Amino acid sequence: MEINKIKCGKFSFNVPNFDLKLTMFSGQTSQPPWKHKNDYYQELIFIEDKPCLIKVRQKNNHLEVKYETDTKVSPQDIKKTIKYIFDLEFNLDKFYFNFTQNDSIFSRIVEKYNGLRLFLAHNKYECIISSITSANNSISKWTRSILRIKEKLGRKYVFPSSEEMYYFPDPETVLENKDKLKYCGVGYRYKYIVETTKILYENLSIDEVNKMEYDEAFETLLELPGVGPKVADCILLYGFRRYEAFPVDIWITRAIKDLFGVSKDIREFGQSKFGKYAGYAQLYLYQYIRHKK
DNA sequence: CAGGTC
DNA sequence: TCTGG
Repeated sequence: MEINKIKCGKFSFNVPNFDLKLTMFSGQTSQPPWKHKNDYYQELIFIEDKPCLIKVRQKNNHLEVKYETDTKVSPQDIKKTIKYIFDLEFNLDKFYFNFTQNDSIFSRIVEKYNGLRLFLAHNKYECIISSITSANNSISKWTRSILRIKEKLGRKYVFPSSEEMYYFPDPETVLENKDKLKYCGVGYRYKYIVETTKILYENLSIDEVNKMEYDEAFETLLELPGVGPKVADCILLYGFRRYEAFPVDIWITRAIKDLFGVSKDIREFGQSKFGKYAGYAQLYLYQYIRHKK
């Protein structure tokens, strides 16, 4: 699909404590890292229901942004969206301050991964499917699956710079093209994706879940096929920006065991220990344990 | 060999 | 369990 009435532009703005690459490649996220091209990272995002090609790159403490989008979308709208996706309003220093007091381990972790933030979903349905696909799967494999779903089932948009981007299909499209989904390398998760999509299409609105309190949203997500505690918390953290979520995978299990000697009820442990910073604590613990020799 | 859900 | 690297 070609886009008419399009405008291109660029701007830059100052960012707080932030590391774009670290944030985008942190591993456990709602979406694959953005496409790296000509020194920028780019993605197709819908803003005000209009397709928008966003390219970003970081130069020290500012972010350079190029965009191609409908004339109705303002640079302010784009900036707001970028701030949301990289969680730039979150007060990282306060989080650091809270957990580095009298804690040499956390001090080192925080120092090493300074500027790491949540990489939030721009599409909640994509985030749910991504999270289901990530279960019992390697990072490189689920990343490829998601990119394949976008290319095989998603809609293609061609921008003025002749850039071609695919957008993650909506639930209806996925249900209409179930057969194609089989060739996206999701394996046995195929039936979970189809069943969950059916529920999201017919019975459960994502917006409704978004309005719920954390606990209720968690229990509701658990009802979806292929969604267990880890996936539910990933969806809540990366998709719905619920900072109290604490997704526990084998890496977090190892980290908690390693640092605190705790080996059961790890989610509850993390949530009571870190409270409203549980999600961020998880982000840093994950980096710590994955890179630990 | 990696890796949550049923 | 299942499946690509």
